[in-house]
Amino acid sequence: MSDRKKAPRKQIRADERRRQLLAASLRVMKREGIAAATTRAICAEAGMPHGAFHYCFRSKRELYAALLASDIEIDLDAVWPELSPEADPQENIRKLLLAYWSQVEADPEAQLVLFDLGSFVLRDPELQELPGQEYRASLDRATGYITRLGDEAGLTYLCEEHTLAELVVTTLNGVAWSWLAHRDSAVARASLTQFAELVAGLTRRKAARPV
Amino acid sequence: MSDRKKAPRKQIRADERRRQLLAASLRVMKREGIAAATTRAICAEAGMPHGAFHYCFRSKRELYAALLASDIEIDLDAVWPELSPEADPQENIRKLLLAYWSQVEADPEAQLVLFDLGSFVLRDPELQELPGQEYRASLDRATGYITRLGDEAGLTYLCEEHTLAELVVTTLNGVAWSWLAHRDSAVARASLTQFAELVAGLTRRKAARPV
DNA sequence: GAGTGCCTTGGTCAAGTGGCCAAGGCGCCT
DNA sequence: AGGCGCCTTGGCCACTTGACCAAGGCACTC
Repeated sequence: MSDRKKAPRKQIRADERRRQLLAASLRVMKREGIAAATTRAICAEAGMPHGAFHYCFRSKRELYAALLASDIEIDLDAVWPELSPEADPQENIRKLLLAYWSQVEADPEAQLVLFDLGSFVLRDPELQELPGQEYRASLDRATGYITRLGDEAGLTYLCEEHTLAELVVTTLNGVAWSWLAHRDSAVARASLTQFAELVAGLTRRKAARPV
Repeated sequence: MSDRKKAPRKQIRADERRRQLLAASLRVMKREGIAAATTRAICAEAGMPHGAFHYCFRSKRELYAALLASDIEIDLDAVWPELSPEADPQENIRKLLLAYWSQVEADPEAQLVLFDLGSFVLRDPELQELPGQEYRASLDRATGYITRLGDEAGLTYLCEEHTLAELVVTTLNGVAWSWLAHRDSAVARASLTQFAELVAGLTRRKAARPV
């Protein structure tokens, strides 16, 4: 609304603080868990006085909601060039999964916070639907990736892309959870490789290329 | 030690109370989440005065540990008679997975508590290894099931049973987590069915039966 | 330069939290 | 019967938590 005025610095300040508090809370949660992310700890992390919190957020629950809404996407853009229709389908799928995985592995605490936050929010009547929305979002993203994989690697699928996406999202979450428990990267990667093999069984190459 | 005396009622009382408190804490956690399971809430649920808590447990952390140690097994005994070597391998696998799943679905809060508790405990330096142990335990159980499935349904596996077990445990956890988010049983069952098809691709029938 | 409205702050509050303890009670053994 | 030792209890403590608020300050507009 009032953004149309010349220099909305004031408003920006408030939004900026919200952003800072969100980032700070994420940092605290990654480091010490969701339970340690008290309003005070968050403000301290952000270098603000305690009073600032309830000026930016009506309540702590509002922060939780904002935090889950600004979900952490994982970016796979870098991996596409590595895929090619000549390669083994399983190899292409594996590359894609492991590209995702290396990002998970690089920031384990982020995953932990996601589980933490998810299971916490599932208990709150007003925020219950958020994980569902987040799930649907990652499902859409996964479906997109699967379609693109079909193009880039020259594959068709023997089942609905949607079904496949569900299985992939689910499996990736499962592997992440297991890995958080055992912390054995080799095991996680082996599971993903095995899964890639299984998924490859659901694919066929598109029309044979004339050589 | 003194259990060898005639009637160890006293000691039993103490252990009994521990058991009661554990059960009560699980009930509270299922109903209202781990955060709501305060020492007082637990004692109230168990119908005990607050002081009883710290007589039975040195600290709250000790209760967490005991709770995760007494992990909730899922019993699949009922399903074995339904499997047969004549049936389609995929059908047998599917039956087994769905038998597990129906138990998960019957008690969603238990799963939620498991995630809750797991991600909480992963943050505690002294309890960190517990989820890993729990994971290994369910892995062993799964491996046992897979071996038995091989026998009962007359299957051999194209990959190591261990690897397969990892994938199964991981996938089941993943499906549970996804389902907790979206709460669509049909989707969960579809994922499991799809997964069963994939796993079936990794199996072969044992020596052909003479008909 | 005064005024207006957003921003900023430290202090305060009531409600809870985990943990502790001293007093008492009950049952068992001698 | 008497005494000993394990239970049991309610109350207490220091501390933390989320939330609120009144006082002040800054920047921008007229």
